[in-house]
Amino acid sequence: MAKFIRVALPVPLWRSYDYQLADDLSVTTGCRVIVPFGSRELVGFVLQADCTPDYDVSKIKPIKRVLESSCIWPESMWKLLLWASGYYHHPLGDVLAHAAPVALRKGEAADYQSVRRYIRTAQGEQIDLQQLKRAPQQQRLLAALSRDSLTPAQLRQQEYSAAALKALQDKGWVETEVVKPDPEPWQFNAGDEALRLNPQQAVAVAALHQYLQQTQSAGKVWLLEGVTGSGKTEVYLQAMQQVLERGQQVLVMVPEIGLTPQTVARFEQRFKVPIVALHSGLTDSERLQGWLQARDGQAAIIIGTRSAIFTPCKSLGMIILDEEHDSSFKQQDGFRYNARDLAVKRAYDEKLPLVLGTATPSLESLANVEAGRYQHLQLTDRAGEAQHAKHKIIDLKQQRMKHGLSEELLARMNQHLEKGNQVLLFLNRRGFASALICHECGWVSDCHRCQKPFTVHQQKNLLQCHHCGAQQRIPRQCGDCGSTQLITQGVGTEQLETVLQQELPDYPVLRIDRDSTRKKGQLAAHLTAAASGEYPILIGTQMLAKGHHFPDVTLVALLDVDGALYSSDFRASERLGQLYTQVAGRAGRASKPGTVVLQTHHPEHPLIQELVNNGYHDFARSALAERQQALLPPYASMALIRAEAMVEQDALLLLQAIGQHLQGVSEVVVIGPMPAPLARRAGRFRFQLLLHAEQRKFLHAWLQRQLPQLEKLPEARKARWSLDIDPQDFT
DNA sequence: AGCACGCCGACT
DNA sequence: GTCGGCGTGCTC
Repeated sequence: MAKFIRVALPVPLWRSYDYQLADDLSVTTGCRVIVPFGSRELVGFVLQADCTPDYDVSKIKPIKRVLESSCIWPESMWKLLLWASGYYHHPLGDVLAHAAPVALRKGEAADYQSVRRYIRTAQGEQIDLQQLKRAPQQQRLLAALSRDSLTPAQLRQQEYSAAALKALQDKGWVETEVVKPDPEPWQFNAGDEALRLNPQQAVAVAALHQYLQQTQSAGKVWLLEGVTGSGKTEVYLQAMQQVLERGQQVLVMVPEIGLTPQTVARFEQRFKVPIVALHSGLTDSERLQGWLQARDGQAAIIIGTRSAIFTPCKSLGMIILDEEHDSSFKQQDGFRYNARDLAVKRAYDEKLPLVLGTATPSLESLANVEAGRYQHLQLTDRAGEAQHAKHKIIDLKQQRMKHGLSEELLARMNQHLEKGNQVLLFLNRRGFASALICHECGWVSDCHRCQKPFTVHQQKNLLQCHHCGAQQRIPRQCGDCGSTQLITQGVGTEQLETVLQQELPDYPVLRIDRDSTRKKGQLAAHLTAAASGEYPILIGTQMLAKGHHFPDVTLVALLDVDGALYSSDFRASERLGQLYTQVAGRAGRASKPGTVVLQTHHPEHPLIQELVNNGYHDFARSALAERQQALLPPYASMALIRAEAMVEQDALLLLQAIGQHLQGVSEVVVIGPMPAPLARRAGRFRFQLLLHAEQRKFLHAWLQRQLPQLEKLPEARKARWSLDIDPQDFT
């Protein structure tokens, strides 16, 4: 009697597939199998180890291979992944494939890599070390091997000679063995001493410790709101210590830009425990090793970015998610999950404490605090003598401008520079200028694939499309009327650099943006140069706003923020508030008072006023009140369906068809179809449909019911579509 | 998503 | 005569 199993496959299809299981094989839910699928072979996950097929039994193929006997994830993680597939309405097979390390996705064994070790042979054990008096290198090596075996890496590290090894092997006293490392439990050992806490830090640590001491606990989330320099990391470290002391693991999640060797070093110095850092530089097999060490409890601390939320842990005791407002926790393509939200779910499921840390909380998290779902911990005092920065708005309507710089700003820069201090200018637009236009007829040089203006890169003499990467030489004539009167519009960092070199020739300028840091290691070199004080003037895009400290900077200016004030994206102002506050944190460290300057045409704008006069805290609460008024997230639920096709009509028709299906669902408001913010990308036409519901459950229910049907829509064959739950930005 | 099958244009 | 273009349709 043939047995059938149900398998989830890594394809964007809304169904699972049934296979025959030979009598001599057995599987359980969550283990991997290799199955034939059409003309190829895929790695799938068993959903049901025994099912009744709803498909012509004679057409059901047998599976090729079983890769393991039990689920690769602990049960709690398996359930989280099933839940995530439902919440984000993303096909389960694809969710599972994304959550597994690449090596496992490709069908490799979920096993530790064998290592070579050198050991003494039975014969070698009989040898009296005195015999090797005349070969001191061999003597030293053999003595070491009598204590413990050595790996090739250890051999090199401890400077044993390769010749000595060879000699000992030739005598038959030493041999190589290939072993899989045994899972070894670790022991807690403290490293550097903890820092003294200020009263606010002490309150935060005490609150977390108190929770950890409870014997019966449910999951709990803390929002640790701490201004830049208030010592959030020290709170993390002291809270973690108690978890590690009792032998439990800690998962630390950081934004993409935050996972640097220095971050990892800070944990290594404090705790002498095994740490796994899941960074982008790892090979597939290194990543798998780290994943296994976390799963089997051999790693005490696991540090990683977004995808680390899917790392199984044998005995997890706490999750820390740093810079919780950071948008890199949201995956922007394929399986569009939000690692912060999944961390919250995981913490509740596994009854864990979760600490969300940031200087600028997301409005979602603040709403959760207000609703009493999260506990709020605040650090408002800066450590040491550092003072809070002063703020100044420059009204651009009253100013004469020099290529994006107001005269007042130039004067202020001079004041700071004369005192030997550094000045930092933020401009979120790289290149020389944001457009090339004809002075006579108004023609704009557009990228024909994206229908967006080309960015002018004067140094390279190129026009570049920042959306698709297309480039061409800068034309000398208008593409329409042939006039040679071509002018640029919108100042970029490259132009700003040139202007400053003219206006303030005595002060060297360092520009840090994607163009100046394209090569590997260049960013690190630039950051070192910036911190050294060699360059009094620093120019940077957003990439400079996060986490880098320049002790001599006393003036920080944001040159062009007006775009965010009247953006169609309701989150633009939240991001501006976060950027402004993060940037302000760059000034006024090391006991030098700092000044933050904002250039704007709208000094009277309420959000600007709130931000500058009362700080992020009040700004965020006003913004939250506005969201509540307007019934926007987090006080409503949204989903975005995007379609793209080579033919404009195909994309539009698909979304119109989906919109038709939503007619009669009164709880869901459909906005669109409308052109996506990048209406054309890489030659494809893009449209979007925004779904809005006051309560998430209505949107969820409709999507759950309708998505499998959508796939069958005839219009869906000609256009590619994707779904984004809780979309972050609308670009 | 992939991949095969299928029916029309320029080449060893 | 074939190689190969990407439209269409299916995958247990």
